[in-house]
Order: sequence, then C-alpha cells, then structure tokens
Amino acid sequence: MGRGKVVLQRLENPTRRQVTFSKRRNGLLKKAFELSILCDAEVSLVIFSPTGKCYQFASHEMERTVARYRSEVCLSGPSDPQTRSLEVSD
Amino acid sequence: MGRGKVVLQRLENPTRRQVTFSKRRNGLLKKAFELSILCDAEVSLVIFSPTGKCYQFASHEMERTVARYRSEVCLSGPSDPQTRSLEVSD
DNA sequence: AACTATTTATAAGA
DNA sequence: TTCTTATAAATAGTT
Repeated sequence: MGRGKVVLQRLENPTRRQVTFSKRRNGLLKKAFELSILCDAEVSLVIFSPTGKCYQFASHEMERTVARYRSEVCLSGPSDPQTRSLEVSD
Repeated sequence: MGRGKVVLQRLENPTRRQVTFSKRRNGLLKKAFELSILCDAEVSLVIFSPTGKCYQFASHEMERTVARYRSEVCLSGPSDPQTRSLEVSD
C-alpha cells in the first residue's frame, strides 16, 4: 500500500521506523475497532512503541477479555506457520 | 476495500458477518504481526468471534505485555474521540 | 503534516 | 468455503 513493496523486516532507519509506526499503529487500531463493530467481535489490542509509549483499543473491558483469553485455547494467526494447519474456520 | 464502501455498523446478515469476520480477522492479525516486525513494537491482540472462538497474536509473551499495559497509562486510538485530543505523536 | 502513486485489503460474486 | 475480480482503503515515498 504505497510506492514500494514492503519487505518484512525491521526498518533500520530510525526516522522511517518512527513514521511507519505512527501510520500503521493508527491503521491497526482503526481496523480493530471496525472488526469489533462490523462483526460484533470482542477485541483487545495493546501496542508499545519502541520508545515505550503505550496505545490500546478494547471493545470490552480489557481485563475481561484478557481473563477470557487465559481460560481458552486460542488459535494463532496466519503469521504463525506452527499453528496454521490447526486453524478451523469460523 | 472492496466493491462497496463500508458502513460502520454491525452486519446484520449472519452469513456476511461471518465471512467478513473471517477475512478481517486474518487481515488484522497479519497487520499486527507486520507492525511488530517492521517497527520493533510490542503488540498483543486478542479476538473473540461472536461464536466465542478465540484468536490471538502476541509479539512477546502475552502476560508480559498485559502486565506492562496495567502499569502504564495508555493512549487510545483514533476511534476514540474521548481521548483523541490527548494523543501525542510518537 | 500533506500529498499521490501504488500496493494491499477486501466486498461481492462465482 | 475457496478463488477471482473490481474497487475501496491503507500507506510508502515524497514534498
């Protein structure tokens, strides 16, 4: 989504990393919000920047979602090849 | 991002909601993963589908991130008008 | 922080 | 539900 393809590796240039973090962080928070509304899902997202600043979105109370997470076996996302084969459709 | 603009409200059609959940859930997990790699960020994401199925991504150990979250004052995302004015660039 | 060229995500449809 | 396609949305590089 931009003028060049994204290579999935740490951005070494501090300025670029910072700018990219700011843009993508906002995009991620927005999409988490949209998913919760559109699909009536319970979503909890916490992000710490490399400099330690914290951002979060929680469709429900964060502690509730985290507690629920602890009590269940969760599936990992498509980024995790280890569990990809275990995924079930939902 | 598709053949029609998205109206931000709960999708009432069960089939559409389910399909959208599946697609967007994967997209969100992917982007959370990318943010953690590209920007060296600590990200924790938990998603529960309306039917109760759990999905998660954590760049670091989930409990560690959650504990860190508890100990800090976090900023909310752009979706939260209440705290938008408090946002600082990072 | 704004601006566009492009890539990427995804809404519909098959 | 998995694949395809048209289009909306996100965002990389630039100013």
